[in-house]
Amino acid sequence: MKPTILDVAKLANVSKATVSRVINHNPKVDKNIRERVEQAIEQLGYRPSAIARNLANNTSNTIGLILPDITNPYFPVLARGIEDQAHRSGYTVIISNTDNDPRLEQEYIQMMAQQQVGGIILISSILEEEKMSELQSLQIPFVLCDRTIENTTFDIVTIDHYRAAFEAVEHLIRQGHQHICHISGPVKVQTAETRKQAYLDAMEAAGLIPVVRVGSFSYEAGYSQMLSILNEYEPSALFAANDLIAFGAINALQSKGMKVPDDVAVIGCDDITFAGMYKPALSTISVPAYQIGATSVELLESRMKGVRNDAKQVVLEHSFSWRETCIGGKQTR
Amino acid sequence: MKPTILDVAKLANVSKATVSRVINHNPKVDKNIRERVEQAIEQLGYRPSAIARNLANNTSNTIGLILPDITNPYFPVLARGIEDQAHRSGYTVIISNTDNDPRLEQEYIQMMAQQQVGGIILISSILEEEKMSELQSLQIPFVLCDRTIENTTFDIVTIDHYRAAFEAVEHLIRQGHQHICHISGPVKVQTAETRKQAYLDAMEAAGLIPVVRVGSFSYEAGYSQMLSILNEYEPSALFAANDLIAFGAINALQSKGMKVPDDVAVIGCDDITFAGMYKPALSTISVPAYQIGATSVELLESRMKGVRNDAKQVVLEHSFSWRETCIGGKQTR
DNA sequence: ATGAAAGCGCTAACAG
DNA sequence: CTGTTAGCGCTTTCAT
Repeated sequence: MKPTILDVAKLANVSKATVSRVINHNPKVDKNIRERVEQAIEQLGYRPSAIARNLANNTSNTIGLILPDITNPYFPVLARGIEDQAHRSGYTVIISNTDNDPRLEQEYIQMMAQQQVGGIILISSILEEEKMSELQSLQIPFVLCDRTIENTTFDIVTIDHYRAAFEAVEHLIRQGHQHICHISGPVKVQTAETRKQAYLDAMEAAGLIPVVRVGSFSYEAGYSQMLSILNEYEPSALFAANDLIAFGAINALQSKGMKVPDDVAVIGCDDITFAGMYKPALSTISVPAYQIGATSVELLESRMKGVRNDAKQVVLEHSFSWRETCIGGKQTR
Repeated sequence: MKPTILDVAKLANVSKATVSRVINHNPKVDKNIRERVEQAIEQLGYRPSAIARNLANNTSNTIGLILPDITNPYFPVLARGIEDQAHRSGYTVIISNTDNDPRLEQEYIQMMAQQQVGGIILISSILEEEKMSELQSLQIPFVLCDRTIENTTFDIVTIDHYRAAFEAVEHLIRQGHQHICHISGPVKVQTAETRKQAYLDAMEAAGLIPVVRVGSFSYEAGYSQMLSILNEYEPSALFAANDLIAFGAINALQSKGMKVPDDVAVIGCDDITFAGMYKPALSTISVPAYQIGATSVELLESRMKGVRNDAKQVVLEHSFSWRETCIGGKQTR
């Protein structure tokens, strides 16, 4: 049997209460007694049970992370940011993958909320407005990652996806490109929609005709959608909704004998680790994923501790990593 | 306040015990009463507290996953296998990254073991024999991933890293390569050591002279170690301890004007998603990471439920993905 | 400064 | 079949 607080109390010849005080660094414990207790703890190899503790306090030291798919290279970095910051603050994090399935997402939220976590970081791209109020009723701190909502009482950490995408397209236009196409992500996923809209707006502002394909955030989708585009269009540039799509598209282009960036320039989005390793190295919108994760935990923490009640929306700065697939821009890396 | 079991009991006009029975699908509850209770639960939106439950049962429905770094592309797939299987069985998983730091690893094991998890899946590459017995004393189910030990009472899920690596080098030799070099991972990390040893053995068996560099499991290490090799050696092939290293090395080779595979053939290890996207597409040892993860959970589960007590060691089959960086082999993908 | 006792939400004998 | 009664391990008044 693992030693309990009672074992320690007995060994140190004090009450459970005193041991509890020592554990919690309560200052009003006699120095001698404190030492005695600490020795007993040491000797027994005692560790307080987080479970009992949480029950007694009606709190939880674990935070839940719900994301689409840890296997998508954008998320591990974000998750790492979350975990590092969480551990630094003494929290433990539990993860669930939704595969962008709203049903699963709801299920996990319920599971986590009602069962064990003190707060939830939600990377949902598909949450509808109506679901939002349901979340509210859960009475549990939430931080939304990578999602923008107006007039919300939720905490949000994100970047300005619209502006970033707009700037990327603008850059292409400034380079003299007239035939810029776009491969988007899944319908209904907010970041995908936002980037697409930014693309459309930027094109319209320049009086250019947009060409869009919709797919999923994957290499395969990039590959097949690019082929589809090439069937009826001769692009000089591509803005891809994420890096994976960009890789697939580049492969498709090359398989048709076209050169990147000579024939077609490409800009991706996310700046996953591979962007710099790829050949040609990918120009892309650089999203501070780690930072987003770490910041999310900070917000969540202050909510969990009840230090703050007003909704806080943090918009972090994006940047650009100009590499080989697209000429120009300031070299940032 | 969240409703408790007592609220439900009152509303349904029964005792807590009965509600508890309903929750736990205890068959001996009158049908009518059961319905009344279920209605009350529904009406109140009641959800049992996992914390209280765990405390009462002295069990835990969460399993801990300790791995080097979720940011290393080999691990997300493994983690996904674990999470999927865990959720299927009603478990929740908490993750910690050790960055291969033995001190951190110990710390996390202690934290998890003493605090809240019912079992631990450990992807440790650095565990020393002496630490092993410490783990035993924790009295908590363990599954070791990706690590082989003789005569152990731990459950283990892995592939035959030695044989896989040996076969890879053999393949190169059979292709006629005489100057095969190897870039290994961090010292003391078991998989790195194993692959290196297999390389050395295969080379010796063929009467060839080995050339080894040691670094870390990263792109950067692959790049710089390859340059280092090129300074004093003219390889015709490289066996890299993982795919990331392979990518870095290929980049280094190309930066020196050498062609892959024409001048230098390359085989990596892991078969991360990106291996097939890379250009040239990487030939590599294909490790069934997802499967390893899922299997680990199965083993852990049977231990946690006490269905089994004998140490079980599962060695899954590896395969090879022959792609562009290395000629020959059967095309598997 | 320390101890006694109640209670966090649930489960598990034990009666009835 | 259902209710009563103890705890699970810890925290937290409230006395002392």
